[in-house]
Amino acid sequence: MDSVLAIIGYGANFASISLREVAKTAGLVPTSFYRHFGDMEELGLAMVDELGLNLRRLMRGTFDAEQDLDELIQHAIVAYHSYVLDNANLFRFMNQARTGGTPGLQDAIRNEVNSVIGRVATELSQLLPSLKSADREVVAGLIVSTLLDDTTSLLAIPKGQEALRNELTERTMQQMALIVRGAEHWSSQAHNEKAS
Amino acid sequence: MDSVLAIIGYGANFASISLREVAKTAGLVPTSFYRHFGDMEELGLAMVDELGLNLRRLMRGTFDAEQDLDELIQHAIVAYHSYVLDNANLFRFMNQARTGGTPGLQDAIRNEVNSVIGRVATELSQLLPSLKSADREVVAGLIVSTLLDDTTSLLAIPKGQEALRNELTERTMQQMALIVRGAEHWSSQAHNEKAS
DNA sequence: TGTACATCAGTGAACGCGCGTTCACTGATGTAC
DNA sequence: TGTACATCAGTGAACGCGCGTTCACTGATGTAC
Repeated sequence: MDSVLAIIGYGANFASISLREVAKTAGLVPTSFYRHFGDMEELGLAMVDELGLNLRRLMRGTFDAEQDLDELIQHAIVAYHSYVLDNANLFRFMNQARTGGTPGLQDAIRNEVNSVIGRVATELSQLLPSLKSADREVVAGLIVSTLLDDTTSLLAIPKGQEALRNELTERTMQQMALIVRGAEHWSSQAHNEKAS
Repeated sequence: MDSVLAIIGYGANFASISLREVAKTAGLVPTSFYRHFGDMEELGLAMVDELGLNLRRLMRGTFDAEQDLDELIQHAIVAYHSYVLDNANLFRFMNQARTGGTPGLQDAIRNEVNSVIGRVATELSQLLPSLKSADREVVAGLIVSTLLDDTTSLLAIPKGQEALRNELTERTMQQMALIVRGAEHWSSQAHNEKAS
């Protein structure tokens, strides 16, 4: 798995990485690959599991400290950014496989993302008690999709461009603040009137 | 180019489609490929150009009709969804190449997306005059990233699942309404106080 | 109207290479008695 | 404590295949005079 991440870091796409390449990078003969995984998709699924563990650990740390909403957002974004940069290739893999993996891989990643959305929705009931429970999933989805796009932008910034990174952090914080402000002043009821 | 889209439609990832595969699907001998493109990346760049044309045409149609903001959002989302479904493989290509293409391809797509954001920001000055001009890009970025995530979800829905599609449309409309509400009640100034 | 020439998409054979997968084998480590 | 056996990660040779790219060639279409 570390070999795959190294190859991705070199610019490759998981979908076009060969079994032999992985084995060679791991210092093994190609045949040995089969001792660990049946094929490349199985390897990918193992990496998604790894990603899921990382995300859960990260969220535990984020929501643990009690603090007010604005502080939480700022700390969470800073923590998330440094986490993404520390595990850049794992997040590159997530981005690639989410849109370009085999159906099984895309599904596995969608499940992980949905589990994050669910967790965020749960926390929202504490953080924004005014929000109707049916609306929490909508807001949580918006938050997570914004973070995912943020992740893509962050990974696209060339190394050493500190200024661009700080700009991105600032923009993401503003977008989160906007979402929170929107969530306070919005209810799906207003829009659903036509349907009901 | 049509051949590439057909192959992507069959489940493949652009990054792992071979030159020979494209030629065969187009009914040509592999050598003939070089009469049209120098390599696969050049083909990909031509497809990004095509995508850009499509997006500009779509936006022209969307912003042309004068209508109030809520109506515009509803019509735009419905129009966008049917457009994505009509050109599903082109949008799949966009999603794949945005995260997993060669650096040149990723760059080209980022440019197209930024141009869409710029256009949306311009329109916002008419639609939400209360919004400070410096904040328009932030809001436009949020709108576009939400639409991109929406696109990914839409393309992941299996054919014939009308109910799921309608659910997604409804959710996206709610998220857009929330963003508009947030944009009305938010200014980056509030957040920037600490920085200034 | 007729002839000579340029352009250009497509052809077919050939190349060396990396690919996924098979097979029988090795050698270290752990377990049963 | 010593012996026999099972487990399991890694090896090395071999296979047929699709890959990108090269080359010299064909044949239709357009243009100059």
